[in-house]
Amino acid sequence: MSNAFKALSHPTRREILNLLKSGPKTSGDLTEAFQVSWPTISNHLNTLKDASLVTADREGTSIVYSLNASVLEEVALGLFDLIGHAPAVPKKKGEEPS
Amino acid sequence: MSNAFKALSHPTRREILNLLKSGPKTSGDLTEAFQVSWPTISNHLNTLKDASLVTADREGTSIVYSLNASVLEEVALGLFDLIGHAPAVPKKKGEEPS
DNA sequence: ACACTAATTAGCACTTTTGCTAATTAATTG
DNA sequence: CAATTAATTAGCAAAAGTGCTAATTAGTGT
Repeated sequence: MSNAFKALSHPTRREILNLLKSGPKTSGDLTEAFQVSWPTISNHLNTLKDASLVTADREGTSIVYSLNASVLEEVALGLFDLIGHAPAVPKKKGEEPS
Repeated sequence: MSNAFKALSHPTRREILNLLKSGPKTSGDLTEAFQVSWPTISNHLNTLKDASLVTADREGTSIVYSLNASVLEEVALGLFDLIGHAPAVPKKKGEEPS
């Protein structure tokens, strides 16, 4: 669903996605990276989950959150569709143009 | 600026961008496509302009709004960066994969 | 069953966003 | 310069979003 954009509209949520890029994490792990309370992070994670941008899996006593790459890709492709063309085909990492 | 995401978070604003895809339009033109008042559209256009997603140019008695492709591309690339890879490299137009 | 750890849900205050009507600005034309 | 057309800005009410503390759920081990 396209409330993915709404989910992406908050800096903290984008940063959460960025942190999940390096691997799945619990809400406790993530809370340490921010200056807000645990319930607030939990709430953001819920928003991200509703937008299918992350998945949640219980693992024993913890709940582990992971990035849902396919939906992010979908959203990004939607933006490219908006401008009617594919991106300038990046290579591998950070090769910035002169 | 990354409040582009905030600007993209409203359905009407995304639809405005979609309409601008087929060419520049005035706020009057755009208002006809929606069930909201002209000032409301004007307000949305202002949000899009603040986020640099559109440009506004006065043309005589009218003000013409156009898509700012480069910023949209930037945002889309940012999303791809989040998932760590480039898109599946589309060709030219609508060649959907089998 | 009880305690402990991990995390969510509930309820509330505060801020931001949205969309309306009314008023205003700006360019054009008689 | 008054009238007309195009559009914005102002001001307000209603709705949604944010983030807190307190309370609750859920698993694990004793």
